[in-house]
Amino acid sequence: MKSTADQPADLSAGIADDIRAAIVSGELGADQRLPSETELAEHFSVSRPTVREALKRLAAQSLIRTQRGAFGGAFVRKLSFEDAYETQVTTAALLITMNAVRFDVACEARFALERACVSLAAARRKDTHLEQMRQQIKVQKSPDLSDEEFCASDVAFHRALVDAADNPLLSFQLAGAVEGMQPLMNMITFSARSRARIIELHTALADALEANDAHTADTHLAVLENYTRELAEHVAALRAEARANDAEA
Amino acid sequence: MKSTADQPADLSAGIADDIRAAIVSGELGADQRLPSETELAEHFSVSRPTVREALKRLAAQSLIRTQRGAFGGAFVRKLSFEDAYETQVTTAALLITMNAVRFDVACEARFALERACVSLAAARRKDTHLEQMRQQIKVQKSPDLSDEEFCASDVAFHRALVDAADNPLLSFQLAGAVEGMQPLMNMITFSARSRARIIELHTALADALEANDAHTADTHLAVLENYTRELAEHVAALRAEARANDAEA
DNA sequence: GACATCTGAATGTCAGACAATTAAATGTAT
DNA sequence: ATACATTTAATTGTCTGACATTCAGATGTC
Repeated sequence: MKSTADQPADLSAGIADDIRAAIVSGELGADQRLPSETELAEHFSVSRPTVREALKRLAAQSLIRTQRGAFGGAFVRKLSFEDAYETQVTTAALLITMNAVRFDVACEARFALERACVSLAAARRKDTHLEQMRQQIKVQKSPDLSDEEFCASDVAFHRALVDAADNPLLSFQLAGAVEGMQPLMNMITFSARSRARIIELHTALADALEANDAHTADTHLAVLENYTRELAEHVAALRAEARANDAEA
Repeated sequence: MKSTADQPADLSAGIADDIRAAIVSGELGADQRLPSETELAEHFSVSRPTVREALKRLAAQSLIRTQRGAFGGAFVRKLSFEDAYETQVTTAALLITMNAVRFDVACEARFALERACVSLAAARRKDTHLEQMRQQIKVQKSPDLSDEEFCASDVAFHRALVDAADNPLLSFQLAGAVEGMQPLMNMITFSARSRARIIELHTALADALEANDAHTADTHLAVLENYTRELAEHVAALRAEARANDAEA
């Protein structure tokens, strides 16, 4: 944790960078305690509020956790997969909305990644994953389900599929692709017929995984991808037509 | 931006959550200016330092940017893919090191995702991507290259492959898988023979992409994955042997 | 009209204080 | 001696008030 200020836009940013570098490099290991705020302030020759701002930056990235009281302080936090999921999902969602990523681009990415999991999932799926998928299919059959609820269940289904690959890194990466896309998916309105079609494909997918049949599962995923894109195009066309009518009137 | 404190561990955390929610929900759009720190302090009934800590948290997540001077302030920041790459890479690297993710798990995730790109890459690769890959292959042939440099070039090669899929969301996701794994890859020592083998496979990959041959490219990627894992196992075995000898002596 | 200057609003930083919390040390009673 | 209550000290959390710095726009001058 050297105090070599790089190009200090803010003092607090520079200090945060220094400490972050120390953590990333392993100089500060998990659960290790940082010096107290006053000591850090002296070390970096700044005031305590400035140090605190730096620490808050690190806390926002889940790099440290703080604890009050005697023998409290800031501790290097062991980054958990759960924490990483969350930021991954919000980051992906923000990327999609703020950069106006087109539906088909997001869809392509999502299914490409999901298909990357499917052969592993077919080999390793446990009963819990299958149960989770069947359970979500049952939910999706409820006739009085709102579009958003249907979507949420869809995400849960695919999440179970991804988790079945039994690779936490894959699950982490896919969280962004699948859950982060939910805002886009929510724009689709699911008719009774399209829901039936999706449920059909979900069931076929679950069956294929149960039979450890990677190839069939992959095929169904491909079909589901195409169908999802068709639905989105259909919605987009309807919207465009409505706009045209508005402009006329 | 309501001031409904949820379970406020810290005031600054609660305020940051409120503002973040307003941004994520779209209530605050890109480049929109937030109220001044003093106004926020009044609104949330806290002091300015507390508001500042909240803003620094958001700044750390690249959700806002601040500007000094008249008509300055905090502005909602349009999250760029470039910004997202960086955090994605460091997050993935931290996840891997702090959770002691095994090499083969990381390797499996990385190649699974990369293979998800390869068919798209074969269809869409531009000359610039091929040039980038050939260039890196040339670098990898330099005999006086350190292992780390070889690794970095390897990452650049695969990065070009991923970018060839021409889907920014995929590139974003893959950044974590490929670049975040670099610390693990750096543990491998590449003999002249293994380098030659890797370069051979890289060349075959580039050739396949040039010929728009997705299937062949996928095959070579699979071979590369197995070879990489063999190398890692070899290194692990050597290390274990060395440890055993140390214990004897 | 072009250029220099002033002004005000905003963030960045600082100093010092007090409140709240908490683990450990200390004391006390059984 | 053990169990429990109390004190203590360290540390983060928060507040107040001040000053420094930056910078767009208004003002003034030529």
